[in-house]
Amino acid sequence: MQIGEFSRITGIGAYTLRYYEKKGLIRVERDPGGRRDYREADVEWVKFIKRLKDTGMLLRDIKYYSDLRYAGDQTMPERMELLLRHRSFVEEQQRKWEEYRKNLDDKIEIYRARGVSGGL
Amino acid sequence: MQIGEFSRITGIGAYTLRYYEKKGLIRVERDPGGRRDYREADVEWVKFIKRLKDTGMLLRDIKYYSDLRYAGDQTMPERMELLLRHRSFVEEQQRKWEEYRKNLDDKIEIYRARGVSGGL
DNA sequence: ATAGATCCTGGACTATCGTCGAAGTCAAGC
DNA sequence: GCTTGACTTCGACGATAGTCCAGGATCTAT
Repeated sequence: MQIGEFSRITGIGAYTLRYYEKKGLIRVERDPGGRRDYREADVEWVKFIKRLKDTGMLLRDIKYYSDLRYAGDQTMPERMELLLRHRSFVEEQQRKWEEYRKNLDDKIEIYRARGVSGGL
Repeated sequence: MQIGEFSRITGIGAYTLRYYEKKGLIRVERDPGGRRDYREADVEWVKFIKRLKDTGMLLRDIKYYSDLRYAGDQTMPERMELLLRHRSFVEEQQRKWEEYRKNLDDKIEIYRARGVSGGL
């Protein structure tokens, strides 16, 4: 499928998709007319990229994962390791957000109770 | 206190502190020699700024909060509203990270079980 | 065959958040 | 009085991640 349709399906802009390809995150074949020809399987892949990005992974690190993936099955252990490391990162983020929520709740409670600026 | 000490105490670089002032997030008096003269109370304030930033708030939005704060106590309701809105945002982030962690666990499980790339 | 939509590439531009350098000022110790 | 170190401003530079445009090619429908 062409970039327009692929963009609609994945919710990622065409400009961004070309940018991702330029960065090496996605590899796309061309049709005889020289246009990008995305496969069905690419949909899940870029959605995965999107999730990695949404959880704070830099494009440079996503590219590293991508390179492993395109290199074939023998890179599985490395990819697994990467995912596990990323999970640790995600868990750390969860702890961080929980702490911030508590902190914020404290501030809100101060506002509510005193009704005056408490150095905020 | 001067910018160097303030920077050490808050853990925010002097370049960044000047940048924040330029952006309107912090207001700092000058001593007779024209140097920035931070107060004790500013420490808590910039640490709060830091937390807001760490939780994804844009400097532009932090500036808005800052403007309200410097405007005085009559802006309390607006500030309260802002904090509540930010808490909603934080809770949304928590849901996002939780969902993402689950998703990642699924992928990891696929890797572990099949030992083969499952479209990742 | 031609109009209109879609696509191509390369490079320029934007936003966000810093980070740094140059040239000059100021204060404290010797 | 002079050196040294920390400070001042202003503007340039850099990383990250897009976003867009110009000019040209190609595809689809009439």
